[in-house]
Amino acid sequence: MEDREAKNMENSMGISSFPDHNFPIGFFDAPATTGGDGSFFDLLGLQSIFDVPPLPTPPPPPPLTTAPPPESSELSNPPATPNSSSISSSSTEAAAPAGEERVKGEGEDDREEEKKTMKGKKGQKRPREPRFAFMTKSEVDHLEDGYRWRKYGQKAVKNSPFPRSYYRCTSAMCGVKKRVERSSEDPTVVVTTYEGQHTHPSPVVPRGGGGGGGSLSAAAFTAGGGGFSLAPPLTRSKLEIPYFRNMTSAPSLDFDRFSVHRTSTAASPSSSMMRDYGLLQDLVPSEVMREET
DNA sequence: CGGTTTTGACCAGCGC
DNA sequence: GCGCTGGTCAAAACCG
Ligand SMILES: [Zn+2]
Repeated sequence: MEDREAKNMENSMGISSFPDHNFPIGFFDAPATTGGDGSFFDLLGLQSIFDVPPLPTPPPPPPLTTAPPPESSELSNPPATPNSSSISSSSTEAAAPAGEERVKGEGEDDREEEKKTMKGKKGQKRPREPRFAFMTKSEVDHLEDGYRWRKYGQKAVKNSPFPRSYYRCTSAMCGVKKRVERSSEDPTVVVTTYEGQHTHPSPVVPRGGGGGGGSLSAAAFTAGGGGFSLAPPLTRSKLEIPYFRNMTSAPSLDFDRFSVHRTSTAASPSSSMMRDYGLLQDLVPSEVMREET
C-alpha cells in the first residue's frame, strides 16, 4: 500500500482549449522535512479561498472538444502558463477567510522548529534558504515563470498519487531549486515550491517575439535569505489595478520584493472566455519562507 | 551535437 | 541499530 502513483503527467491538452486556468490558492507551509510527514497541503481548503465573484467555476474542464481552428498560433499552447496564485499558510487550518490572503512571514508566527543539527556552528553549510510555496491552480503542469529549469529528479510523494518533480535553475550560478507537485486531493492545484533566489534575469524575454503568443505570466518572487521582512497585508487590491487593458508595455509590478510580470495575452482569436476570466486573473505574489535546518 | 529528460541508486537526517 | 522518507546525483536515453 504504499505507493500509488497515478500518472497524471502532462495532460493532454492538445489543441483546443486553454488549459490556462489558474486560480488563487493558498500557500502552505512546508512541513518538517523528514519525519514530519504529516499532512501536507492535502487538507488544504484551497477552494475556499476563492471568493472572488467572477470566478465561479474555475473548473471548467479544458476539455473543449472543439478546437478552435484558427488557433494555429502558439498562443493557446497548452503549456502556456497562466498563473494565479496566492499564498497562505497553515497546514492545519487552511480555511482562509475568503477575501483575504495571509502571508506567513518568519517574523510572524513562525514556528521555530529548530531542533538539532546545529552542531555549534551555525550556518555555514546550510544556507537557510527560504522556501516559497506557490500554489497555482492549473490543469497543466508547466508553470512558466520565466526561467529555464532542468529536472533533476522525481519522487513519489507519500500520501499522494502524484509524484513530485525537482527542478533546478539552469543558470550557471543560480542554485535556485523548484519543486513541483500536484495536490493529492485537488489535482487541479499545482504546488510549486521555489527555493533560493535567482541571480540572473529571466532568460525568457518577456516579449514573445513573435507574434502573438501570449502566454505567460511570470512571477518573480525571491525570498531573501537570512531574513526578510514580511510583507504587509498584501491584498489583491493592488493587483487589480493592473489590468491588461494596455499595459502590455509595463507589466512589471513590484511588490515589496516580488515583481510580477503579467503579460497579457494580446488579442486572441478566442478571447471569449479569456475576457471574462482574464480580467480577474491575477496573482498574488507573496513571500513565505521557511527556514531550513 | 547539445541539452534535457528519465530512472535508479545513493546518501543523509530523524524516529523509534 | 535499523527503518523510513526525502532529497540529490549519476548514467543513459531522447529530442530538437
Ligand atoms: Zn536562476
